[in-house]
Amino acid sequence: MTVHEHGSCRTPVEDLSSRAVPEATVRRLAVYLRVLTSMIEQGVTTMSSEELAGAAGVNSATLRKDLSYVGSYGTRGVGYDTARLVGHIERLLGLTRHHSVAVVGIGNLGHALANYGGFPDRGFPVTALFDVDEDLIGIAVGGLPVDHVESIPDVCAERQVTIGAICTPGTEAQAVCDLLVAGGVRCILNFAPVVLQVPDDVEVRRVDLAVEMQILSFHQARRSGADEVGPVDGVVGSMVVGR
Amino acid sequence: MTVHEHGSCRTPVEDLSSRAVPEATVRRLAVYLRVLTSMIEQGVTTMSSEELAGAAGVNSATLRKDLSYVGSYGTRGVGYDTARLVGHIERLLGLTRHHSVAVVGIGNLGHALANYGGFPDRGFPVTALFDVDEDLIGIAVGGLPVDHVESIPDVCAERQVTIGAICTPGTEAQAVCDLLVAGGVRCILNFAPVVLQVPDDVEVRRVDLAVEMQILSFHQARRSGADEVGPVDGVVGSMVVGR
DNA sequence: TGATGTGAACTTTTTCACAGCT
DNA sequence: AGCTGTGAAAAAGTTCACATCA
Repeated sequence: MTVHEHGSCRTPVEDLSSRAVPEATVRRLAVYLRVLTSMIEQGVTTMSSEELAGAAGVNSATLRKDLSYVGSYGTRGVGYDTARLVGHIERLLGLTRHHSVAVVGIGNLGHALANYGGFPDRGFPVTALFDVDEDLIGIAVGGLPVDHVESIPDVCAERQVTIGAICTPGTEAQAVCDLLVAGGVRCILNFAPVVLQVPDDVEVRRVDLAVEMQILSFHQARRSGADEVGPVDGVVGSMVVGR
Repeated sequence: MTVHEHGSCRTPVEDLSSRAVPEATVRRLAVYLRVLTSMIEQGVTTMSSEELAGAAGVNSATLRKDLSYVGSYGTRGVGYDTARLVGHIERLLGLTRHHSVAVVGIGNLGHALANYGGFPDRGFPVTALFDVDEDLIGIAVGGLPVDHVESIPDVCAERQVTIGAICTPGTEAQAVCDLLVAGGVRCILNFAPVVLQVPDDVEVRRVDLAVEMQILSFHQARRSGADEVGPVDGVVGSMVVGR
């Protein structure tokens, strides 16, 4: 059992056919995919690195280096064929495989995820819902019945769930995570405010709105000039924010 | 107008009273805060860097260096006073200021956020809701009435909104963002799948579930051994996943 | 003795700048 | 002429290892 979140798969991901792809590059590739598919819808068939980088909000040299991990599929003097590039990025991200998502914890957020049905951007169908609340069991949310948390291992194994989204309170998250892992789930999207302990072969990504807000708060404070006058030493009025 | 997302505030954030705090450190400080407040609830009054780092899922040297930006508030041979540290991290993150959140787009996700009321972890009260749907205007969600998107600038200015959460479809996001900026909002949490263009003094953080899933997909593909046999050159069967 | 705080080494990521195709 | 692909330089972030102090 090791703590294993985000880019914690330390060694740059090695591959047999292509070069190792840096963690930071993987994230951006997903963003390029977004931009590209949206441009294709608008009928754009070719884009230069400068254009694509601008639309994705990154430096064009970074973009070109990122794409070099995918392979050299651009045309000098012209740019990239949008459709072709999409195909190659999808292949590199493993999007040609089948994914199937289980949502655990059908509260506010769980409900929202279940109702997306085909998840933000298709390719990640939600195929199982779980909760502990007896009143919810059997009820259909987004067209799918809610099962009891206890049945996670069986149902996940049976429905070949590859991704588990944990939307429970923090107190339940670790137990739920263990059940998902027992059901063969190796990818976890954790919305609960805790750091999960998982075996080395399980990848966890945490999405924490409070953390995002606090980062925004920090930048706002810096912008509007530090109001705190020098280092404060006594006990602060300490409004405890976290929870 | 510049593209300006996430850590795009390039220069390490400078401050007058303390050292510049690296972007990566800010994110982790928010996580430490999480762990610390939860430990305090359990009655823990002192923690060593090793303990806190373990709970937060980082290397203990990283943790100590992070805390050194906050100031030297540990005791050698003993560790950190949890309550004291919380106070100092909160101050550094600007959490002693008032924040007020506006949620735009009361769909699945917007609903979820509105119902959190005090947002995941208190300190970020939701004080305004907006949508375009006439059927929603005036309806109370989570105890707060929904206003029309058009009134964003006025209402935000009036209620001193500091953070705007954009939960609209991608097509509306940029327009909504412009309205928020017009209303004086300088921090934006963007859940829409687009890269927003904002003035330099506005900080945008994007939360994109599809991107997180695709990163998980990538790691899963790498783990279960690349199935693609060598570099494919011809046009791929290209099942377009993104959208 | 035991844990902090930090300079120095190392790793990863970003950016520059330009050779090399089309 | 224009834009890609990449080696080399710069910057940012992480980890080590140890002096330092309670």
